[in-house]
Amino acid sequence: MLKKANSDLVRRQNRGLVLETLRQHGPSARITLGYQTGLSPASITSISGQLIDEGLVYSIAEEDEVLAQAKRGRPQTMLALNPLATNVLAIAISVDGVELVFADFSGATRDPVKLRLDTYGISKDDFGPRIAHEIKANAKRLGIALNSIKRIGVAVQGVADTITGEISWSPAFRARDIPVVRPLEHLLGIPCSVGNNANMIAEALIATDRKKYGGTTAVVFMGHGIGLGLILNGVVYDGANGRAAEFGHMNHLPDGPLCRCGRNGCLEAFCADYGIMRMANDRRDTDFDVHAAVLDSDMRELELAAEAGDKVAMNAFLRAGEVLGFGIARLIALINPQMVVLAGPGTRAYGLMKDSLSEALRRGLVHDLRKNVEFEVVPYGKDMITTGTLVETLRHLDRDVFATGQKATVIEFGGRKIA
Amino acid sequence: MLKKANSDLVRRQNRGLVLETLRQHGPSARITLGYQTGLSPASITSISGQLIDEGLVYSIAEEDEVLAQAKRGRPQTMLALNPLATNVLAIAISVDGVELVFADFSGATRDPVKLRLDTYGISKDDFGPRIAHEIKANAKRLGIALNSIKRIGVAVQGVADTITGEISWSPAFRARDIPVVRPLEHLLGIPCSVGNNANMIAEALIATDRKKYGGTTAVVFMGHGIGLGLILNGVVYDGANGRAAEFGHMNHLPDGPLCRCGRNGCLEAFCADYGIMRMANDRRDTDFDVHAAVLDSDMRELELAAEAGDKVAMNAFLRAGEVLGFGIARLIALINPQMVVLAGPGTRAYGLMKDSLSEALRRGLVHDLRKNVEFEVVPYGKDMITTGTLVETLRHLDRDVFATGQKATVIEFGGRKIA
DNA sequence: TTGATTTATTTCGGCGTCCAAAAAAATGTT
DNA sequence: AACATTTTTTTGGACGCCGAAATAAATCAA
Repeated sequence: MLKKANSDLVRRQNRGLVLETLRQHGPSARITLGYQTGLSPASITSISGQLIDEGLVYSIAEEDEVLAQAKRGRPQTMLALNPLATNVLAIAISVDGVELVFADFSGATRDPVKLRLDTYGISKDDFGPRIAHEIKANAKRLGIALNSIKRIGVAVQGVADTITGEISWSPAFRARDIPVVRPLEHLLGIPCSVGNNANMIAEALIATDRKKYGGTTAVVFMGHGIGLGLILNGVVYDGANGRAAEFGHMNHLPDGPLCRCGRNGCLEAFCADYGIMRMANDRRDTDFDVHAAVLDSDMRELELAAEAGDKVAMNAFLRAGEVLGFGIARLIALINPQMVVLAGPGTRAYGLMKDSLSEALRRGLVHDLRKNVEFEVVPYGKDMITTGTLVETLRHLDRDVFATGQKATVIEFGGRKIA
Repeated sequence: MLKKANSDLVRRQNRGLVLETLRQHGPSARITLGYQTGLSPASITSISGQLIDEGLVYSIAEEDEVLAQAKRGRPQTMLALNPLATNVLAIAISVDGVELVFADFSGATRDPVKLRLDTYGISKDDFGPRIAHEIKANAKRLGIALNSIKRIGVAVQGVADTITGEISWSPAFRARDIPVVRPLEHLLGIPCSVGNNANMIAEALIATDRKKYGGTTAVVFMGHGIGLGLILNGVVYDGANGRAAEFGHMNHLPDGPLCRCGRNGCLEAFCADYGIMRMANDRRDTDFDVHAAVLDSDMRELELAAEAGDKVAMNAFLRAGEVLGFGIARLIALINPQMVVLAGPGTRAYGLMKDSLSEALRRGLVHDLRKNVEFEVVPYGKDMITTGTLVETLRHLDRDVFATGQKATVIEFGGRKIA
């Protein structure tokens, strides 16, 4: 169903467009913004004027004339997002711990802060307050005023419910349904949202190369678990209840090996690190604790053994590749993406799984569908998750907060007060 | 990425909104339209004035004062979509044949026309012209001017590529990649689009009850094949290449029974009519022609046998239910819909599959996900497909053709010429 | 040095849209 | 017949975008 439109919508949308364009292309002159957005120079002047008055955008001073190449005509004055306009915070939660990354409005980040925190042992009601406390302490330490932070984005490994703002389930916690949004908003007074790890990687990919990933892309995250971020028509898809896809717990074999979730035969039970480790060990060890974290060093050792020709190790990876292949085949049959991206530390062993994965795709997928999908393995940078979270958070500010022109800022800078 | 907005967009969107509102709620007074759309009375007067001038909407004459209850105040004047504004055509193609349904702008349909046409034998290049010819002949017979038809929607059982406008593959044809949109547009000069059968059923459901189905719903179509229409955030999802989901060919068991697509172990090979029939016959008949159409009467007979307690027949349905259950479990894990709808003639045997289906869901799905999904079996009306196609077609006219105010109409009516 | 040229930005006036308020229209009530 | 009530239309204002003209700020050429 369509929505009512009025001039308010027009201005809001065009303001958002200008902000997003500046964010995507970096500092630009008004004339360039005109080309990029399709708006007339007159409108750009008007909109940028407002944004400058509100302190969201600033004119880059002449000092930076390094760029100014000698050309005829009136020189361009570059506009840029004002870093001082606001701050944001990304929080990444995984079994490896909790990480805070502060950034300013231009997207420039401070050094990541790793928290010492036993997430697995913490109770569901202690977590929020504890994090809030850490945020306060670290913001203070870094000289960031708490009220200059306008939004917090939380990325979590596991199932995040974006509607209730809780972590429904995560391998990082023994507890379940851990409230995050509510306590943070309540204790800090800062709007907050949670999202899934893999979805944030998807956001990061879109930001990196919208043309390549901004259509319909499935991002498979391989690590301690198997996650999935779905980009559908350029937008990251959140499930109906705000929960992202649970690709890792898609059943592969009805009576297969035990999964962390308690069912049997989930994809994850074959392809996550613990699934592979179990397969490699199975002959000597029949009972296996699925909840125990697998050390990265142990995985590396297994990979080396497989690469050196150890049959048992090789077979574990081949089997993982096969099952992953069938899972991806099913995914493709359902969603028909134009691109499948494999990401995460688990891709380190991609070479060991590649053949069986391809073979499974061949067996499990109609040729017509298979031929239209492009595959890619992206080298995994740990910062992808926080980067994606920041992208998502800043976009929200661009579109839904600052686009409305509600003078959201109250910071002072350069002796000038932003109304 | 946001798009540029201007006053043109505003008017277009609001015109579309008014048209859609009239379509959804039927004839309404201006004041009511104001409430329904959120637009001011002044704007409604302006917009409806335009629409009336263009012949898209008309003021219902006083004759129909049956509705006019004695109330104080100036009486409401009801506005309605003008049936004479344009005509549209829905075409449904399945193994049962080809059906044409003509409708006017208000959505009122003529009696369906079943074409005598051997789709299975026809060559890929003969199909389009043949249909074009039939459309001309039948329009003439019904007294519908060809140039009054502003759009044609085609629904096809199988894989339709909405971008190329071809039928990539369908059980109704031996041929593949059959051009549809191009020949029809070329020979008739009428804009045309193709879509998947199951997607059209999804459209029909949304039109029936937007609140119920308009969120995130998976519509599973059971019949000669297994189809899927996905409604994501209220919008029917077309795959990346314009091909809808291929749920029926999602692999269930890597080395399972042969499927029509040539692979082994697809969902369809267990749950479509031929899969069930094969399972019921397997003990006496080891080789089975998957391409032969299964007669509805034979299926009914099998259902009756199962209901009467025939073990072999019962087991065939139970097995189909089990596999379908695992398929739906996988679907839910990936998409996390709030609703799953079963539709199509295959649902007649739902009672025979129900228990095994539920059990499979229990085994194949994390409880957290299962509990948030509502199931529904809708009684199958054959007209759902054409209804959905018409809904989709008319919405396209409302939003993308008539909303722009391009005086798309040239029909004369009531002595008055529409510019 | 001065004027021509070039390019970027701003200003101005016009147009289209929505909307609030006032006016008009059409009917019922007293 | 006057008043009340409700719907619809008209009017005038505000706000947005845009084209064109004006202005600004630089380089180039003589």
